[in-house]
Amino acid sequence: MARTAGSHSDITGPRIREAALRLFAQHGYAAVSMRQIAKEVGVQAGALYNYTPDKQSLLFDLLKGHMDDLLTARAALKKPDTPEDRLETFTRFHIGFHLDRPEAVFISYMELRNLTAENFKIIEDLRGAYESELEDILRDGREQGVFHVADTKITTLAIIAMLTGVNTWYRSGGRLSQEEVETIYWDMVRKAVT
Amino acid sequence: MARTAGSHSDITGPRIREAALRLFAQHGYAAVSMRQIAKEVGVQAGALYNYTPDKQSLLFDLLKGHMDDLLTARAALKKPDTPEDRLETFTRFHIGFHLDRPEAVFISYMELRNLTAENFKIIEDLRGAYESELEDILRDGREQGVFHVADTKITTLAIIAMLTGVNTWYRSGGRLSQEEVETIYWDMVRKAVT
DNA sequence: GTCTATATCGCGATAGAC
DNA sequence: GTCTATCGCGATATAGAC
Repeated sequence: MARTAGSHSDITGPRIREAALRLFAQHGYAAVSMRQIAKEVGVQAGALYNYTPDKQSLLFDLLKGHMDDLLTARAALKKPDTPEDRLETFTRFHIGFHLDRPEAVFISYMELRNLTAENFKIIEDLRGAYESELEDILRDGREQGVFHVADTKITTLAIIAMLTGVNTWYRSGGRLSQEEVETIYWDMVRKAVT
Repeated sequence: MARTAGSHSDITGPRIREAALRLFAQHGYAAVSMRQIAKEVGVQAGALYNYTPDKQSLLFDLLKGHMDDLLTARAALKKPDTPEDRLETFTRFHIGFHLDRPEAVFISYMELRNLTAENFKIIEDLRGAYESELEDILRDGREQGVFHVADTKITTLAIIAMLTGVNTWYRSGGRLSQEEVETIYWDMVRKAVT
């Protein structure tokens, strides 16, 4: 134990972010105080400022990290050949990824208005990049004549809204497994675009 | 003019609710102060308490009023005979009603966690009543063999999430009319369940 | 019914001891 | 790196004059 008692630089940072994530998701960014976060972690409020310049950065880092994780995980997926296979891969990925981190998803939708204008733009651009991946699939499928969608942009947003909605009701250990849920949603998506 | 100057009992109440609705939608319930609401209305903060016992009641009244409006408008609709016609009526009604009052819809989704437990239960029950209207349509359609849905409850939630998602991007005066949007979404809903 | 004034409290953030 | 103490501010809600 070379480390001085009371010094936890390498674990306190992550614990602060975990506490902030949980509290922001539960009560909302504006309703959570730095003192509450500090209490969760087991330090005094002042100590938080060794790890974040301010409360806003704490929120931004959570949202930015979430979007980076999303795009990284998406990029690591295999890329099937046909539009239908690509759409199924996207559908199952989206549901699975979002069900795995409900709190980060929740604050990423609910706390956008609490970002500064600069931070908001960064997150929105990342979200746009993700949505365009789905739109590309729909556009390719339409050009190849396998999908019949009236408007690729609207269909993109409709599908994402439907898929992300799973998070509002799904609880692991419930009536349906995650794989069953993916299959049900994939069935609806497939029928809606063909 | 029998009314005393400075006395506005019959209009100040509604103006307070309108200001609260707009500010809660824009900044979030927790981030809006009673002083801000009073400033919008043009009175001092203390005067608000002639119209609402506290800030929580202001939020609850907005959400309760919205749900009451929703169920009342839904009940006033004509009820077609076939499940497919009933589903189309529901789809177009849901989109139209929600696009007509984006701020009330927004806070009804975003501010649920800022309700007290008692108030939350009331709103959730009303929401459940509304959702069950759609589920009834899907169940009837399935029993009659005209709809093919894996799970009526999940399909209900998926459709509502998809339809309500219109509010995140639709702006009147944009590329598409409300009627065109309704038709595009109805096309997707119809295909997804048949 | 609205005003001014205030009680009471908690906020984000910082300073300086250890 | 964490602590205690504090600054400056703004919050909800109430009291009492007009």
